Amino acid sequence: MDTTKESIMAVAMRLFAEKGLKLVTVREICKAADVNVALVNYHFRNKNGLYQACVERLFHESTGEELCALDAAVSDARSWRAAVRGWIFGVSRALRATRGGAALAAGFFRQEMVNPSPMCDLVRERYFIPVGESLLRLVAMAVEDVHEQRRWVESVWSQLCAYALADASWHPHFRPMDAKADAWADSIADFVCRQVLSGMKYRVKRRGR
Amino acid sequence: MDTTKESIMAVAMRLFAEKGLKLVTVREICKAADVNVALVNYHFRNKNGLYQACVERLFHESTGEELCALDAAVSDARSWRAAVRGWIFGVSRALRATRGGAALAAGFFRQEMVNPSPMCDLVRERYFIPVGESLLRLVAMAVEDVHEQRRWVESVWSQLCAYALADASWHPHFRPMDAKADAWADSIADFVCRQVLSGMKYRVKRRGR
DNA sequence: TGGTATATTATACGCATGTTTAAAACATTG
DNA sequence: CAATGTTTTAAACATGCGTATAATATACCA
Repeated sequence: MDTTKESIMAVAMRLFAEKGLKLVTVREICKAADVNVALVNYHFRNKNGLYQACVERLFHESTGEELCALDAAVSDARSWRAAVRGWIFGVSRALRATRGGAALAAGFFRQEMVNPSPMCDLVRERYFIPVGESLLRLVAMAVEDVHEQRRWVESVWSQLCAYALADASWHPHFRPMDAKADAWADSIADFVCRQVLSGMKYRVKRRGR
Repeated sequence: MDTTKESIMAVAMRLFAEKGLKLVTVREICKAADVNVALVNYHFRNKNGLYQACVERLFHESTGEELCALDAAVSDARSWRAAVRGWIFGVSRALRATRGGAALAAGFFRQEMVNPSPMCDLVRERYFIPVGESLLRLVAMAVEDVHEQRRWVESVWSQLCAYALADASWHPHFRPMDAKADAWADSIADFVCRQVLSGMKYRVKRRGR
C-alpha cells in the first residue's frame, strides 16, 4: 500500500533523530528514500508536517500507558527499594516502547533539548514532565526535606539523561546505550539503584540521629 | 584598538554557544554586532575561521593548567574523600576558567556533543579525554574491579554532563547551572561527594565480607 | 474500456545563505 | 600635504534551501 509515504517517514525519523529538524534537508530525505522531492510536500504538507508526523509516531500509544504504569509500579511496590527499581525499569521500558526503539527516541530528545523545534513543548509535556513528576513522587516517599528531594531528583535524572545524551566518542570509558543493546536499563538499573539506596540510607541515618 | 574584531567575536561566542555552528548565520552575527557582513570574512577568513577562533579562545590558557591541577589535587589529597572533593571542584574550576564563564563553555560542549563541527576533535582531546582519564584514575584509587570502575566513572560523568547539558525547562524540578551562579560546583560537589562516598563505602563493605 | 481520482515527475520560483568584489573611508607616515 | 596601507562599505555572486506548479503516470471503478 502506501509504501512511499512510509519509506519517507522511515528515513526522516532516522535523519531527524540524528541531526534535528533544521539540519536535515528535504532533498536529503528524499534522496535517501529514493523518492521525488515534491512528495514530502504532497504527503505531509511541508517539512514541519513531516517532522510533526515523526514526533507523533514516536510517542503514539506508548507514552500514556507506560507512564501510568510508572506510577503504578511505584505505588504497588512492596518495599521502597522495589519502588526505585520498578521506576528505573519503567522509564527504560517507556523509552523502548517508543516506535523505533530507545536510540531513536533518545536522538529526538537530544536534538529537542539542545536546539528546540516548534514541537518541543509536545515532547516536554508528553514525556519529560510526567517522568519528572513521578520521580519526584518516588523520592518524596523516602526523603522529607524538600531541598534534599530536589538534589536526589537531579542526581537520578541527570544519570538517565546522560545515558540518553551521551555518545561513546565523548568519553573514553563511557559506554552509552546503543541500538542493539536495549538491555541498557538492565545494566544500569542495578547500579543506580544500589547507589541511590545506599546514599539515601546513609543520608536518612545521619538525619535521624 | 581592534574593536570591530572583538565585538564580532563577543557576539559570535554567545550565538555559537546558544545555537551551534550551522544554525548561526553570518548575517545574524554581524547584525547583532552592528557591523558589515563582509567583515567576518575580512577578519576571520570565513565562518569556520570565526568559529575556530571562538573555540580556541574558549580553551586558551585555561585548559592545560587547570587540568594538570586536577590530577595534582587528586594525588596530593590526604584522604580519598578529599581527593573526590578536590576533583569535582577542579572540574568546576576548569570550566569556569574558560573565558566567558562556565555557561558559555557548556553551550559549546552541548552543541559539539549533539551536532559535532569540524572542531569537535579539538574539544574532545583538549577537554573531555583529559577529564575522563583523570576521573578514571581517581575512581581506580578506591575501586579494584574494572567493571565496577567504569560504572562509577559513568555515574559521576553523567551527572557532570547533565548539569552542563540540562536546561531548566526540561525538568520541573531541575535547577541547572546558570551564568550568574558560578557557585554551581559548591552546590553539587558536596552532594555528589556524599553520594559517591556512601555508595562506595556500601559497595566495598559488601564485597569485603 | 474509458474516465476520474490519486500519485509521481521534472522543473522552476523566491529567498536566505556564505562569500567575493571593487570602491570608498580612514589611518598612518614620509 | 601626499602617498600608502588598512579598514569598512554596498552590492552582487553562486549555491542550496523549502515550496509550488503544471504535466504526466498510475490506480481504481463505472
